Amino acid sequence: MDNRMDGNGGLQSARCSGSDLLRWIGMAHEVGPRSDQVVFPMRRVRTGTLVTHEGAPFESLYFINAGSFKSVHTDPDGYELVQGFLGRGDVIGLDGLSDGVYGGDAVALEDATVAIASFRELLNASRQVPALEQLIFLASGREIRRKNMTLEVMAAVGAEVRLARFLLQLIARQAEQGYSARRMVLRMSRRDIASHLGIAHETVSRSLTALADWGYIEVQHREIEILDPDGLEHFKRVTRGPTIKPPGGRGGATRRARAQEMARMAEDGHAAGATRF
Amino acid sequence: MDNRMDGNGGLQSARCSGSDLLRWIGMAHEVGPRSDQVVFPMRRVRTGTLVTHEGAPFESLYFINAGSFKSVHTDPDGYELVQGFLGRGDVIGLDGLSDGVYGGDAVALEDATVAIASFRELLNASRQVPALEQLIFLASGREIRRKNMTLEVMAAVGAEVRLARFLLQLIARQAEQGYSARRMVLRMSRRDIASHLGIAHETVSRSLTALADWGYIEVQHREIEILDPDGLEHFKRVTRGPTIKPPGGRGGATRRARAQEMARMAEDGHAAGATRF
DNA sequence: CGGATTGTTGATTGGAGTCAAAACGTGTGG
DNA sequence: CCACACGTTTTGACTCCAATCAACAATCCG
Repeated sequence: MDNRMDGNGGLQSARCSGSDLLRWIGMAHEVGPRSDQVVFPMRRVRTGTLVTHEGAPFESLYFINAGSFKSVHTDPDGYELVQGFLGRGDVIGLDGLSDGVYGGDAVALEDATVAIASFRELLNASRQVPALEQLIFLASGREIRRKNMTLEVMAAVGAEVRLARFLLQLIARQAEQGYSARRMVLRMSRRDIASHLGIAHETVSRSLTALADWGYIEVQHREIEILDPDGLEHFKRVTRGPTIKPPGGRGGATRRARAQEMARMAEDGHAAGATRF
Repeated sequence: MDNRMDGNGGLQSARCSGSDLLRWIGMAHEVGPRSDQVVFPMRRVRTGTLVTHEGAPFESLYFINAGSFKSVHTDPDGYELVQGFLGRGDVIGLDGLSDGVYGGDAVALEDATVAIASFRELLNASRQVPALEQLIFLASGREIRRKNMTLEVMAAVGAEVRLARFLLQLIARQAEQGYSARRMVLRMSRRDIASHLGIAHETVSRSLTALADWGYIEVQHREIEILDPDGLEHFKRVTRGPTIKPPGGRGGATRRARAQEMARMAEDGHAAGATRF
């Protein structure tokens, strides 16, 4: 029922069904005639436009059909923090469930399309279509899980490791949607990434070239190609001292030393991480 | 109906009502005769015991009545990350809503009491008592909001600022529950705090003494007293360069310089932050 | 074509990670 | 109760990574 591209000459109906929402989020198995009957208005969002405004009263959830967003929190002093990046299948506005106010601005990073689901109406509809209730629970759980993954990223010492984890998360999400697991386009600026990772934007730039120099990735502007997925996957695990001591225990290597070591391995024919443990 | 202490000689009934859950989480206004009829088993949890196990199938949500917990994620290499700390009114296990598996171990930091709510039964009950559905939404939203606050903490440059933000968050939550807004007892170890904040545990120790030296707090073992709430509130805003440039613009002061400046002010009679801006 | 934003690179220095060791607290068992 | 082991916390010394300041290139946009 997603008749956004119904081929009738650009007349976009700007509506979608509950079934579409279920499909976008990965609950296609719950689609049925009941969920087909529930309709939601859709909205095209142009780059830079805000879908939710921080502090505005929570009314609706926005289901992303296409495009991507960043969620930005601005504290009272004007400092900005990028709370996360959202794409197809993600839901905007869930933090409003807590106190009835959106917790950040959702800014479109590219032209996008979202379905607008009034929370009240969504709840009403869920009495007829229980899957819609599950939809909210699933989305909430994912949001929490996603935040925890972000914590893992920021917990990493070493900017290169943080960036490696970030890139692997992005590409994994993209791969889940059926796109390439090797090539990607960064929709956000270096500065946005820096804010999200808690590092300086110069460091993002330097770390990208470092990962490229070590042979893990190739960088051109905002296009990234993963050259050595296994090596990068291995490299992202470089952290500070293990809480559970390794049995063999030559734990003396610093993260930098390990990074350089891995870089050397990578130069010797992209073998880094190819070794199974 | 929370008859944990029903005064009949220590016989604890180990049960509570849906109304209790609503009260703990701050939805007392939704309490009614319907929610009284819904009952949940309760469980005492001793220090160090796990309530949820990472990777175990999601079945229940655990509502904390008393005590506190840490949520710990262990990655495949054995590195541990403290995802958060939970106390009265918080809900354990919400991340299981995403993929049906708990995302971390919930470890009791002290003897605690929780209500066990089978998610399936909770949903069934919510058909009779809609407030129970709201309960889950509210808890989810709060969890997301809480994670975003943790991101703010970790985004701070400077270990002392991170710690200041962390302490202010803890004390704010405690004050919400009606306890002191000045004195608190840290239930978790320095190492746990370090893991949560993404810094070395030695740095936690040093930063605590630094905040104490500057007159913001007093530290004795795990007991903390906020000596200068306004000063600490002001100090926590010390961040890196503003994204929105200040009009007067003497933006050259480094965070360390500002920290030392505030320390001097504090020494001159705890005046730091007392000035209104 | 300017102007602004974005991205890259360099030099410098402070801050925090790391290693080390000791003081302190806690719990256990004799 | 003491002795002992173990974990926690603190403090010190050193090194090095990343924030910062600065300059410049590249790109985007009106």
